[in-house]
Amino acid sequence: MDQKLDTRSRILDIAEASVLEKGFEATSIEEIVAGAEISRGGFFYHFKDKNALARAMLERYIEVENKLYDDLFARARELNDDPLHCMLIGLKLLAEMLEEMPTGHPGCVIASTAYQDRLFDEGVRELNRQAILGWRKRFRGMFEEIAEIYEPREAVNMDALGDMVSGVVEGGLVLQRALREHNNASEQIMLFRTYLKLLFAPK
Amino acid sequence: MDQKLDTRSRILDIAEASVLEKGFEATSIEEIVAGAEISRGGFFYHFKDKNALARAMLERYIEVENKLYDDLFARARELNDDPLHCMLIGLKLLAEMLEEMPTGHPGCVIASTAYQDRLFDEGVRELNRQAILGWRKRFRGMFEEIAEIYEPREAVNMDALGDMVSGVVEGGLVLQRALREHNNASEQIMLFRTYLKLLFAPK
DNA sequence: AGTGAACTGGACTCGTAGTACAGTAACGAG
DNA sequence: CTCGTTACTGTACTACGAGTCCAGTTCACT
Repeated sequence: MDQKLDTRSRILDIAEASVLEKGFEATSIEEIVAGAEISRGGFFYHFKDKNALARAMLERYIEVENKLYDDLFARARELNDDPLHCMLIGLKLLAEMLEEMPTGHPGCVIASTAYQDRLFDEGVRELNRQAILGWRKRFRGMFEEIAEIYEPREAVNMDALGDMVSGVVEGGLVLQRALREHNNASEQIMLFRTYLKLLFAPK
Repeated sequence: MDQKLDTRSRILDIAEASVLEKGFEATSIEEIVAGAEISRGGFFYHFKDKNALARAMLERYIEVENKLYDDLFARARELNDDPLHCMLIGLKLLAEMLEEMPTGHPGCVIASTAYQDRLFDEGVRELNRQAILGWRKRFRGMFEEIAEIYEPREAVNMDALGDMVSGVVEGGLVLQRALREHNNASEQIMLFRTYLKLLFAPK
């Protein structure tokens, strides 16, 4: 093993970097094995095919992303115990984090696979689906907690509001990629934050 | 010519349908020529390569999309001359339209190319960029018009607010694709509509 | 009758995914 | 010390899609 520290992880690291930069299809196995300094045979020893690689990448990414949200909102909760203010602080932290990320926020991975789903098998698609449903549940829970204290100024579908967090991030990342600007995603999150301030404003 | 009604357009129709369903990369030239009942040589007579096809598709799509927004908000203006209400009506019409669309709203095309941009040349990427900048300008103009009458409850960046229309649509379509639900995009637009109602609410 | 646009069809190159399998180095269990 | 397993290397092969080249054909229009 030595400094090779688990070849499988090294493959995933290199693949993820390349996929975030260029997309899944544009990332060749040739390129991955060159980067990881292994043979093609070695790659296929760890991953049956590119689909298995995609699945493993998604699994790892979703875990990281969930942990990131856990930490972010735990930190926000430390700063303010009120659920609304906790959410507002968490979103600000998220926006700042996105701004500091050089090029590719992993969020891309979800949208990226969503738009190339015919390239993937059912396992990958289902993983993608469950990740988004998980975020829906997470944020819906937080919004419901807020709504118990601050009555919403307008009736909103709480599932849809939960989805809006993911949607605004994904949409912002699409804009950012297409426009080649660098802070669209964080700006979109800040606008969404303003939305929440208006929606849950005390009367 | 006869019923063949311009081979080039037929290629674009078939390619667009396939790309919306499966993504650009998953759409083979083989499949396009089979659908259009032409030879491979015929395809390359019209399009130098897949990039040229992508560019032509994007050009056509952007034109259609712009016309769609023109018509939609012209219709909304007929129904109510006030810029805020015109916007609210327009968004409702847009949400309804998205719900009625079977599987693939063309909006996909923008996000799709954004996430596979290494597959495309600079011309395609620039086209994509200009389209989004065009929508930014369109909606920013409308929001400024609204803001002149209804002072915003919170200060917002008008460029970002303009982008949010595209972002919410694109983000909603990503969710819709990944979740395999059918009304996420329209729900997200309706939430955004609520945002505008709160933001520009008379005091 | 002649020209050019819009093709057909076939042969070829190249890059990438994926298969198959034989061989090997390292290591822990018996 | 050997045996088996894990983690590979390396080579050779198939299949497929993109893209090139080009010679020949059909048809409309001048």
